[in-house]
Amino acid sequence: MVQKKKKLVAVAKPEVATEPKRRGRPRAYEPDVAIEQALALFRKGGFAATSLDDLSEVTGMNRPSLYGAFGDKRALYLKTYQRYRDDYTVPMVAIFKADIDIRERLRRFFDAALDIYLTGEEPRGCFTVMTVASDAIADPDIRELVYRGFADVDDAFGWCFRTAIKRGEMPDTVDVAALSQMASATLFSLSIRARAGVPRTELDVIVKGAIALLCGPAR
Amino acid sequence: MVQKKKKLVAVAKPEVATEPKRRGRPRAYEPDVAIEQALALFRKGGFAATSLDDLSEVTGMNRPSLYGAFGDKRALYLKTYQRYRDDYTVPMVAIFKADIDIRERLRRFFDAALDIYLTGEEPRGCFTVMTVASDAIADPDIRELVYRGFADVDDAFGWCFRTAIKRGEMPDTVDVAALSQMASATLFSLSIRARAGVPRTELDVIVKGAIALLCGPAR
DNA sequence: GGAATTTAATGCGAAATGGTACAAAAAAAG
DNA sequence: CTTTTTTTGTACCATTTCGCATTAAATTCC
Repeated sequence: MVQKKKKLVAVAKPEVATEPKRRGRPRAYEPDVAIEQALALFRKGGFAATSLDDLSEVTGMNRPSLYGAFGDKRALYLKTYQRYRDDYTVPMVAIFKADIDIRERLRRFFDAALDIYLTGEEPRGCFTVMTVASDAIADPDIRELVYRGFADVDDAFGWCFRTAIKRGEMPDTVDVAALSQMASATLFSLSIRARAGVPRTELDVIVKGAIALLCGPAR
Repeated sequence: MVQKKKKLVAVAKPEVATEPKRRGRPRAYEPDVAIEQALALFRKGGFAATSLDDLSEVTGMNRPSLYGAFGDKRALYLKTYQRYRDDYTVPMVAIFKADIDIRERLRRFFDAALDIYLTGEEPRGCFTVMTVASDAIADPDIRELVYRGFADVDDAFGWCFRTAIKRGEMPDTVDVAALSQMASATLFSLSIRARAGVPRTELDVIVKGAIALLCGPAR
């Protein structure tokens, strides 16, 4: 079984001369970059269909190096999951903090989501949703992670609608929980449709209709 | 590599004495039952994580028999997909044909969906949604299948809302397309949350809120 | 009874998979 | 220069995976 040839892709950064030099042969990769590359792969094929050879190839790291740096395949998957949340989910939710009205908030949020879901050669959708489909049943830890992920999304939308009520953008008679859950449902739907090949133009129409429905008649 | 011991689970039916007897050793399985068993497995783990040994075990068929009866693993997967649509999706949509009002229609539909998604030891969610996650990117044929599947769901909801308008249950000013897409989004969301371990009580609450939002103020 | 037919059962091959052991390479430290 | 440390690179292991070939078993037909 032949290990793949090294590819200087996840290239190590120049040493910053503020700490004692680290002994030993220098790393030929940058862990952060490697995780990002692994994430890209896992987003495409999921856990089971992505092999260590695939990961080795995309990162330019040999398999022993992958193990040394990240642990086993599952551990690497969990790291990529956390990276996805840090790099994509958290910045998305931060969009809500802008001082704009509810419709613009939602519009920007869903736009950002679509940018993420549709970036790359293939539309990959939301990694959290894909993870539920592939690993939630077999792995209770992962199920717990995604369960939490979905609850966080509901909460973010909840905050958003409560803020809209406070700012007088929505009547205080609305059911915030129901709206939040429907907004999350819209997000999941965009993810799934994107991955199923629905074009951006149609997804934009869905966003528009959802915002109209969620926010009610313009005030 | 040891082939698993046979298990008389997918048992052949008694021959109906209306045609010439078929030569050869009798089958020890019933193809329809085997497909159903395979479906159950694929619903749990998806394509890549379900091996032929797994399928062999659950159906009681040796691997050559699986190949002989259904073709390769992917062909079997496609057959199980079709079976899911025939056995679950089509009967669900048939619920809409009952002569009841829109709210009751949606309530029964989502209830039926939850029954399907939550039946079994583990909540498996909707097979179409799970299939998008696992195989849509690598396999254009499967992507086309699920794309169509989602369009069909949108259409069924569309029919439902147009019927409600005709029967005076909803105003004719509503955006039917947006409502349909939101209703589909609700369905996908239920599937994903079910698989993530959200309990039925919470899912029922989501259904209730969704129906209220989709149907607007009671008329 | 033997031949023909169909299916089950067993074994195998080639490749893939996740993971590890060990030697070689590349650096710092003394 | 040697020793220590860290990483790369190669090879290997044990198992699994998918698919197939062949033999044995079970039936019908003549």
